[in-house]
Amino acid sequence: MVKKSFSGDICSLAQALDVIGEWWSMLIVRDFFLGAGVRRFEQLRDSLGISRNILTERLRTLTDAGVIERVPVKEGGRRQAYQLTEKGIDLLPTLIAMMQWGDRWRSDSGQKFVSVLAREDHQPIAPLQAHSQAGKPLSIDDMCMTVHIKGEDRLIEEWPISALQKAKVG
Amino acid sequence: MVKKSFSGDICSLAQALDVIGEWWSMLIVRDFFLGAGVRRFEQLRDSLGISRNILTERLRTLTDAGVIERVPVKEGGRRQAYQLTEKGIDLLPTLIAMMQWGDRWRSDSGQKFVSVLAREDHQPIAPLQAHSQAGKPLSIDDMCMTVHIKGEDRLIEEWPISALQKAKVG
DNA sequence: TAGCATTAGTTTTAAAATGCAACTAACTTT
DNA sequence: AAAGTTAGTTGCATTTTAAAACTAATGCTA
Repeated sequence: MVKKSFSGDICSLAQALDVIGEWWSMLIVRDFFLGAGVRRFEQLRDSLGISRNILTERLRTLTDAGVIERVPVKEGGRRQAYQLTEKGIDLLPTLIAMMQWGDRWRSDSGQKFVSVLAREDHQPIAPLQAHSQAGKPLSIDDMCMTVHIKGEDRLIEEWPISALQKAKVG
Repeated sequence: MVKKSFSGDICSLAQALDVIGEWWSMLIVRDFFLGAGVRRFEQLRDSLGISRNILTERLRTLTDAGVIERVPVKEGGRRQAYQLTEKGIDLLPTLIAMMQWGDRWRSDSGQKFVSVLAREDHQPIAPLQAHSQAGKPLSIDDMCMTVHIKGEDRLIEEWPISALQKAKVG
């Protein structure tokens, strides 16, 4: 069964998931952040415990989508390694958001943790918080989800995100 | 072939992906944010275009993991609907991060967009930005990825995230 | 340079996941 | 009560997945 593509969906989330939404893809992307930035095929395979054919396929998808690129292992060499592109590095907020969600709701009793620290004080960074363009922190009450037409000011539909909490109380 | 579980992985990203990493799961979660908060089975199926057996399975996983819960459609009624839990609402930063990544690198020429707006000025919220616990905005140069033991200050390993960009230039 | 070791895939196979469509019991509406 | 709707359940064919073996290409060393 060919998995249904989300590319026809109006939401950018769906576009994103078409690239990074397959089993293993985000973990592969994470591995590039855990290291010097350049990873070889067998390094990825070792650290992830993924089958070679699946890793080959996922790397191709990520390369075709411009998230990673191939670079020679050595100047003039033929062996290739992979590294994140700017588009791939741009996934850092997604990675952080998911890690913070996982940290907060984690049920395992593991001993080892992966974290993002601020270099100046070596403390974990704060939970990601939405801000307005003017820099004001936004809570759930301050935001709404909308559907609109590109280039037009008129909104087709709009939902306060706070309604989620009211539905719970009611 | 049973998909390999990531639950043994040390990273919270993997824990998160075990819950929300299956094809369709994040889109289902998104659908709760696009509406009044309570969704019924057929509403989800209609808007997503997903098969009933797959939707049933995904809803079970998300319910078992505590991301959504079942509520009666009407007081005293038997029909059930679903709504996000607090744990589910906590996925908002993840949703926003992925939408913003998708928006920035979007290649389709679709006309309809889903966005998160600040209610005070009806402008799109700013791109998510990491901050230190003191509230200072952090760039890639200001952060590092680390592996450490729970409860200990000693770091096992540490990588500057900026190394990713240096690897590109070099 | 030759020989050996390593690497990055490729292929085969069996089990599981997926999507489509039909079915059905339970629930709701008229 | 009858009719319509709903939330699954089931059967089936195709695709995906993971494990393991294979192989050509590359790199290293004597």
